Amino acid sequence: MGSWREKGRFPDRVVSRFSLYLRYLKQVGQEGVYLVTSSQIAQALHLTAPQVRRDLSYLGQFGLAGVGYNVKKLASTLEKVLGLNKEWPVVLVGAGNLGAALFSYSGFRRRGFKIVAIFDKDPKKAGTRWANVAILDIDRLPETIKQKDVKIGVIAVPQYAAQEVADRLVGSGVKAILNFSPCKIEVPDDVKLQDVDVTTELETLSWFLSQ
Amino acid sequence: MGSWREKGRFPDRVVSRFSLYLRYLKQVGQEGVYLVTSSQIAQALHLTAPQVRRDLSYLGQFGLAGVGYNVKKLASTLEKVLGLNKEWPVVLVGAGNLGAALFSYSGFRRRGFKIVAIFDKDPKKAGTRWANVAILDIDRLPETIKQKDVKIGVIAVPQYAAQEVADRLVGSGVKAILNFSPCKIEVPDDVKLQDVDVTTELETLSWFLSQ
DNA sequence: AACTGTGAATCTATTCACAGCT
DNA sequence: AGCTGTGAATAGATTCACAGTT
Repeated sequence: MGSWREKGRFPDRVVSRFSLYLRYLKQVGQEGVYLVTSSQIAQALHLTAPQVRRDLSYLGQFGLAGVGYNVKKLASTLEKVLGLNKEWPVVLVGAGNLGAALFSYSGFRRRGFKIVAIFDKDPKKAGTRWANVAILDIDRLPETIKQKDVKIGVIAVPQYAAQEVADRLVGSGVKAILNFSPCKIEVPDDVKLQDVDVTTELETLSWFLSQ
Repeated sequence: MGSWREKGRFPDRVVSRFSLYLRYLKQVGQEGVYLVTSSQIAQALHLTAPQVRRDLSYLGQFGLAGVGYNVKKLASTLEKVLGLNKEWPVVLVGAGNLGAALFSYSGFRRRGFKIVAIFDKDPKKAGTRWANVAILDIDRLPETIKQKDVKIGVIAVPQYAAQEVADRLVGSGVKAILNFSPCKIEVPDDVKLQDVDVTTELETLSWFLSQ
């Protein structure tokens, strides 16, 4: 069991709920709320109160028995645990519609993820800019990644190009990849891969409707 | 326990793997492969062979012992189970960058999801078209949904508008929602909600890198 | 009085291991 | 000989229930 406290290694499931908790806490914090209970959090996020308490207990003893959790304190702990107390430079590969959507999504920036360069292999796009971020030819990936010490790459290219892009990202030192293309890509064990698979989500809906 | 066979109610986890299996089978099928084993599937999708067999056994007896699974037959069964043997009309709400990305994503169409109308509340967009699909004012949601018997809605609007859009979709008869906005929305129990939460995925990466 | 933190219980998912089929 | 299908075993996640704290 439990070397998670020391090593900071919680299950992925718990980590993604941490992210939801943090979002909720920031929201209510902005509304001036000082304390929240596990049941309030649970209700807002469609979870159960014991689950919220169990999750938060991974962080140590935080709550005030009989009272609840201090919103600001809990939020700042979650930020630290999630590594959001710093800015993460991110490279975005693929300057199509999806790339544009991700680039323009302000939540990215607000949470400390800063797209420092965009890559595309279309020569017509390379050399232009979105806002003040340059779109570069994919061949310039390694230098940028090394120069800006980028650890996170986002893949927003068509399926057939995804594996090659992943290889280049990994080869240049990226350690975490968010993949939007609908295929399994191979990465070494020390690289964290997160897939966003829209087709699968839709097919789950289709299955549900077919019951 | 086990009325899943009769009722077609497998766990969500299994269903989303069904979707991955189907994608894999279509791919190798196109390459002319006739038979696959559970370990081949497992390897391609980063799963284990017993898990693949267990999942597929939910569908009944399919494999040929000593040989493997018939690619075409298994694929067509999965299609039926997932409800992909028909075309699903879908409405897309939000004609911003994300909406454009989703609209232009061909995988959508290829798998039987057809966007029949796009809605936006920007009067400058309403009245125009993308390809041959009309962008309409959000007020025309109910008539379109009823007329075309739409059961699936995709929410690609900013956070602040998401709940209202969901309410309108549900109110017009939509029974399944794919939500891209980074907030929890409330829907009745008989409506299936699937969230795509990019921020949470990114924050999981950030957590991983902070270990 | 109200809520946290957590052992114990339960429920769910995955893996093992092998009988049975081709 | 090789692979499926599945009971039994294990691992993992969630919930219960309550002692302990403010």
